[in-house]
Amino acid sequence: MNITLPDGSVHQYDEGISALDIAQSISPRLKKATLAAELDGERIDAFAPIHGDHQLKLLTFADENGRWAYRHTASHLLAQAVKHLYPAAKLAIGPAIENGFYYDFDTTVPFTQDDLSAIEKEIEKISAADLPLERFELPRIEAIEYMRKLDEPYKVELINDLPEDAVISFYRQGDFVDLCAGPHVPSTGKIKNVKLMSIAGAYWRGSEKNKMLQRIYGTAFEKRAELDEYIARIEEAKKRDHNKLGRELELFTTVDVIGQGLPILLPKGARVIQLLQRFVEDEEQRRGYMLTKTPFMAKRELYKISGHWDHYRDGMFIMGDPDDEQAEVFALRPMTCPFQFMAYLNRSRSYRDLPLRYNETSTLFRNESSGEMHGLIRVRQFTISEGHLACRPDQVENEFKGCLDLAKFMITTLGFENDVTYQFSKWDENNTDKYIGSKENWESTQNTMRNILNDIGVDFVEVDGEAAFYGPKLDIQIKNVHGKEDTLITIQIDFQLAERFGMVYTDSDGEKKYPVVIHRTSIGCYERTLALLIEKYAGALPTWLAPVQVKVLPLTDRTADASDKIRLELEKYGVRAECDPRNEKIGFKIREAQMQKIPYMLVIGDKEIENGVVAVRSRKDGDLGTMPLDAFIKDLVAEIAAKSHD
RNA sequence: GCCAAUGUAGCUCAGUUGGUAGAGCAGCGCAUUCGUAAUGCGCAGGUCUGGGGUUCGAGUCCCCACAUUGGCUCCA
Repeated sequence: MNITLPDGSVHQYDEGISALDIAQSISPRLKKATLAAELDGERIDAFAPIHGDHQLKLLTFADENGRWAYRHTASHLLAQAVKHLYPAAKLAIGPAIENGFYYDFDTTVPFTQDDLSAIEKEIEKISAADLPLERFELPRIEAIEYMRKLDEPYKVELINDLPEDAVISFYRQGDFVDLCAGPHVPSTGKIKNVKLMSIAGAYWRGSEKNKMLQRIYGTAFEKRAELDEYIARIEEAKKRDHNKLGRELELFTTVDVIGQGLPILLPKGARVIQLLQRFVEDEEQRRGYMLTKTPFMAKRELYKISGHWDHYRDGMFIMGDPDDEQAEVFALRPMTCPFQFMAYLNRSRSYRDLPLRYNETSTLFRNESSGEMHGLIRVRQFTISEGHLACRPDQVENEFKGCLDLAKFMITTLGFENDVTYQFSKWDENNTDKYIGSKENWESTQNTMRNILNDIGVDFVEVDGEAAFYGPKLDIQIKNVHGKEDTLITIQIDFQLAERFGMVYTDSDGEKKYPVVIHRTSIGCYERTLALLIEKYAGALPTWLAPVQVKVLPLTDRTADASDKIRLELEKYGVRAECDPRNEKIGFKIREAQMQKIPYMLVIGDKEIENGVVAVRSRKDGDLGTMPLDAFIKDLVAEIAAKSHD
């Protein structure tokens, strides 16, 4: 048989030999490194016999799919170890994931941290035993019978749900067998440096209606050093956690009697958000937006029109008895759309009025589930750079592009351009109850959006079931220090709510028509944006956003008055400056300013006064030497105006 | 909402098998007037998250609530 390798070279081999044998023929070292293989692009076991002519790629730990096989096998070692230590545990599923793997178990008693150490030891034993993995297939009936005998009800359910024509394969390693599509590495001895990271509850098949299982997360690396580095990186990332830094830097706090998801923005945090809001509102004004200020609450009738009463009631804070049809029931707003629609409805609109762009720095209230709250990233009251555009169908494309351009401008200004991903969030056609409107309507709107995205050349992924109830979204996603992804910015196309609200415009032909509505944010939610800025810059916010930009540090009491004058001079130029006149050593004052991540410190001693200069220290580069105050101010003002970040 | 962990001074933490709370930093006072990441001494500071219970006695044990954290589900 002829095997073509990725470099294009063709080699002849005997029928039925495996990818491992082929690797061996190239070098013993390659055989050792080979974890799995791709045969004509299909992932296979490296130990599987090959017949006929094919393209072959050997997968090592350097390949994403190689790592996948490695960690998937590690999850089988985990399952085997758990079965050894807790024979009554039932197996659910155990896939490889980004940076690791997990396995779900049904156990009578939850795992503890101590259990994890014991399981890790057992995994090491299984690795040391170097058990070969073998694959075998069974017909459906026998496969079910086999798993019944092993008393694995979750596996039986999985097999039952496999498609008619599915190949049902199993992998055996020693005394352990698991239902699995593979591929796997040749033997358990390959799997080293396994670290069990955490225990979590997880619903069977991801549905809260099902039983909650015990999930063990782990990771595995080929080399010890890689594992150590990965763990060190996680520890390093945790130090950037906004929830820790944001509290230490006195940007925000929480109070238990106020309640979950209701953070207090302290003066420094409020200052940063104020700066962001001014920046956003000014930029939006420049781009033709008109600012509205609409109420924080409305009667339920408004939400009945919008559909929120039917589709989002659980997420709203409602004042009054929602079941009493006679009563006047109010609800805090969970979004701004219907309010800005009322602004549109203020008078009749002509096609000449469109596009109409409304923006609002809008505070919203959402009754998120109690387990969802997370620092400033997921809260129950937040303020968002909201906006709604009403446009004619022929304007949708341009307006959408304008929204994306604004979003990208914000992302770039904040320095997030390499941290975001674009997600095209579509409806779930198998669960239409969650949405309003017809299938045709959804299909055509989604096609419109997809065409625009393709036309712009955005690199996006499509995800089903993530749309708003009224239309598809472009979500700009970002990950926090724990790797959890959230939406930073969203742009949505809505062909439905205008009709519900009776929003029309008179077209050039005299006909009344419904405008297309674009729902969008430009910088997203301010609290969340602040959180991500803290994490991105480890608390050292870019100078233009720093709550305090310059700390003036008199060396002795003799220079305290002069230092305060310098502070006043800085403030004349709009610089946020503070003076630290305390009778402390200069090293101590510097240490404090440094820990507060203040961009610049000016050390003022007798020498500086005498020479008419300031001694500049930057939080990043340390002592910068002396310069005239006006020169420092000039550079600083330029840096702030440029909104530079590094 | 579900599975778990955690909750002691403003912050970071210690507190043995239940016997009535301790350190460092921060704060305040005094001394020191100092040259680029912590000057010294002293003082003050706690209903041990809240509420029940067990006990002669609870920060320690049990129950409930609240909050914080990691996941799951959810996320207009």
